[in-house]
Amino acid sequence: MKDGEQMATIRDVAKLAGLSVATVSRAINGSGYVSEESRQKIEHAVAELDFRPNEVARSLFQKKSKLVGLLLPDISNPFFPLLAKGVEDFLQKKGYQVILGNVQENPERANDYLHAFHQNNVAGVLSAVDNDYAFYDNVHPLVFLDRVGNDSEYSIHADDVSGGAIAARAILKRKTKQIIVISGPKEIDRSKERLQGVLSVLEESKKDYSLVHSASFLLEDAIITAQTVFKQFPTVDTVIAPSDIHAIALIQEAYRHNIKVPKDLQVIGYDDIPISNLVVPPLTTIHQPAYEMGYKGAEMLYKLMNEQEVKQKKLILPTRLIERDTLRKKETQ
Amino acid sequence: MKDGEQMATIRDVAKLAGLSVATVSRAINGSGYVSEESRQKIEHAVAELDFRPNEVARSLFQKKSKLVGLLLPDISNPFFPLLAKGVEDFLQKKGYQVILGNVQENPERANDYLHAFHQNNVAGVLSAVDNDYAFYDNVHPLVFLDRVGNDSEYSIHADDVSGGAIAARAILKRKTKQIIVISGPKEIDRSKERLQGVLSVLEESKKDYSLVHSASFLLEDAIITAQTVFKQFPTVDTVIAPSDIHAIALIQEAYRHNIKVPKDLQVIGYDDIPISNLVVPPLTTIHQPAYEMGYKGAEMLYKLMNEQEVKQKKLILPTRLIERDTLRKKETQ
DNA sequence: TTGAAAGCGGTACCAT
DNA sequence: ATGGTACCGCTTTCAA
Repeated sequence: MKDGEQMATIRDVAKLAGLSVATVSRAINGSGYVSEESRQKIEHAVAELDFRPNEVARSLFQKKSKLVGLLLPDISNPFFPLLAKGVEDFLQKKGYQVILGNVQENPERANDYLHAFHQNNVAGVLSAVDNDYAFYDNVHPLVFLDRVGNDSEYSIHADDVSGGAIAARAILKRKTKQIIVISGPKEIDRSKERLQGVLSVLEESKKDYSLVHSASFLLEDAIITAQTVFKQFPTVDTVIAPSDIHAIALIQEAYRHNIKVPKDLQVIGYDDIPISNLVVPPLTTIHQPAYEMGYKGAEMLYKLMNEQEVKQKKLILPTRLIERDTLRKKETQ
Repeated sequence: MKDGEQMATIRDVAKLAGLSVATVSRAINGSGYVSEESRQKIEHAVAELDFRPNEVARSLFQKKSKLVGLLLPDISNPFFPLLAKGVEDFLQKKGYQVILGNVQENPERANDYLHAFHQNNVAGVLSAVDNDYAFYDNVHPLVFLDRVGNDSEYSIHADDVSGGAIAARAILKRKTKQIIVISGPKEIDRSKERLQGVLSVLEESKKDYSLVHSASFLLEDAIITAQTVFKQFPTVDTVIAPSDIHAIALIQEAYRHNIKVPKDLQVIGYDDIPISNLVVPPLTTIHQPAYEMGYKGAEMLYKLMNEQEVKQKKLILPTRLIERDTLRKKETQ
């Protein structure tokens, strides 16, 4: 890049300021002694030359760059861009750059990225890919976002057991004939916990329900699942979905069958992705703080990278019900 | 990262293979002579030590890394993750990593990222942020994706004039009473061209229409715009939207007013983001090949980075009509 | 308070 | 065909 003039180096600054590179380095990093007079000269020279330290050279010496690796399962799932945005907003303020690793739910690719991150001396990694998918041995520091590995020391995710329970309780307040609970991929802790939260409430209240399984959070699987629901359970009138995408796909399938939402079919989603507020009817769902998760996860990683104390190694963020229009009126209060 | 054992260096490999670092380097890079025998030894040593060259050291020497900067206007706009996915899929195969720069439509941030990219010796940059927003002088090689700066030499984007025309022609095949054309932000070439395509067809056919302006492609502005449309034009029965988000927001606003789509209001979107096929009713829209744009843009950049010939400096990708359910039946034909 | 010099992990020139 | 070595730009001892 920048081909015009060669980029100024610390040597150019030193020459212009009439000092040694060592002094310039100290001045720039605020390490060691530098006289006020020298500081002035250096400041001017830096401005004059528009000098910016070469991060690569720094990284080579420090064995640590200002780069952070971010592993995402699937960037086309709207939940993850939100996460990524939170991550970037925090790290950008701290002068870190993020290297994107979009794994496409592909274990091999996760490991390739982890190696690439390492070869680039990343200062840390943030991962939303659980460790069935990748070998994290020796990746350090490491903070898991959303999807959490069993043995992960640092992590941040939503309170999905509680989120699932909230969804189920919202359903119990309505009249229901046949409840279908869609379960997400069982390898993913997040969806297991959601399901667990839902089922515990349903069972405690002795409500009948049937399960339909969805293979993944991919759009295609959400569509297939929606079709399955109506095929297997033509009389379904209530669905608890494991994601907003699932819920939206279901609403569309209902529309194709000329089933009215929420009159004939009520649906509750999960995630509260931005679009869920724009669909017809606006989706009632469980809000998961994706942006905040990314932001706080980055903050945790930052502390780890800079040897600051992390008071809470496992952060669990609250979920909450967003009441919109896909559930029927409450029966009881 | 990897704290356990120190990462193996090329010197370790040389020692284990009983050869010099120069020979090992040649073997690894396939540059210069290496005897078959030496090659074998080196191969074993590399495997034994699980050696992977430190990209930072390489980058320092070469003044060029295996990193590519990707500037995006807004990662939470579903169009851009698709682009990013295409970019990553291509570059990952070629051994490049992408540094994410999410600009949030903020000029200052664009420049910060450009500097950061530079300080990290990126081999090139891909930008979907037009140059009113950033100073690209000396950023090289540079390929613009989607949003194209005036003086950009290399670029790839959709044929939006034609896309706009296709949308307008689809509308002309239907009966209309009052057509509203929503214009996107005028600073963005893409939306200018869409509008131009729409208007040229409408004017040629002497159709009346009214314009409503939308400040940006942000969700919030799409909602505001939808409200404006109904407030200013209560009798609107046809809308040409500048993005799917705008169209979806409009459909929801119609729903709130109890206006039926497409019976009382027909809408055509633009982009064909994944969710457009999941909403109710499924959105008729103009498909823009976002993934392909990212993929091919990355390919173009790759050629530039590796001094390969680029036959076409400005690639314009075709758009096409995706007929779904938000337009009424054709009148003629 | 300052500076000379070693070294981070590679690459490539130049001998041999 | 191989290896010694300077060097990429910066940081950090260590001596002055």
